Amino acid sequence: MTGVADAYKALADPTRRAILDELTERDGQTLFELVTRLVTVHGLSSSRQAISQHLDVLEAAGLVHRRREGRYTFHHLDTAPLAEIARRWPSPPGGSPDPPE
Amino acid sequence: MTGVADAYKALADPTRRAILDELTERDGQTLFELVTRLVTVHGLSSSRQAISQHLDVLEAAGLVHRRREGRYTFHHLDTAPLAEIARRWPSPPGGSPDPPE
DNA sequence: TTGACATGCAAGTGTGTGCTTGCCTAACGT
DNA sequence: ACGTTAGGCAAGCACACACTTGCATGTCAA
Repeated sequence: MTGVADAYKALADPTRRAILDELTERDGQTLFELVTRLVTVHGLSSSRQAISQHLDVLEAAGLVHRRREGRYTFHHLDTAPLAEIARRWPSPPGGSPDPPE
Repeated sequence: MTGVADAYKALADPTRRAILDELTERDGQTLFELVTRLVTVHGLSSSRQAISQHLDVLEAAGLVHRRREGRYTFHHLDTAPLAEIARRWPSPPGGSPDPPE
């Protein structure tokens, strides 16, 4: 059972958030692509195994789906669980209005 | 500086999410009120100190503001940091309808 | 088949975190 | 003043988690 609670925990780690950012920018990347771009673009220094384990967490949370094809495994983003978070705590009445972008 | 990263970590704990739920339903509660209602309404069994520490985390994340008045400390919800989360990863095509928790 | 490539799997380690325990301070009512 | 109420502070413990290390599996090209 991939509870919604897993999505919250998945977002707790900055590396996993970077992975989501990276998949937002370029969906369907392989593990090696992700590691490479996380290092070069996002300035992280994570090993392949570390990223792989983060992807396990993201998959369990339903935020990432894996698609195996030959010896490659492509990773696809799914932001559906995040919409639930947005709906859960509505904006306060007469609260601070969000700045236009 | 209350980094945005703290908000993500703050949401990782189910008890803290219950606190946010409780403050959404009834804003400005004291510590004892929160403990009582979390036990009776939400079925949790958390001590006063535990809830107090959770409130520390939520305050550091900017999700809760404290207002001292006499011997009472009222807690107020601030969902502004959550809007940032919603904007970060936009929703893809027709989102699947998620069943509530 | 052989070798290189892309990935998966699992045990061990160190740090972080949620919770308890115990005591302390401050504000009210009598 | 005294006791009660509401809350704060800090140390210690047990578990979870992120990461490493090492090896195994599977796929493709030659």
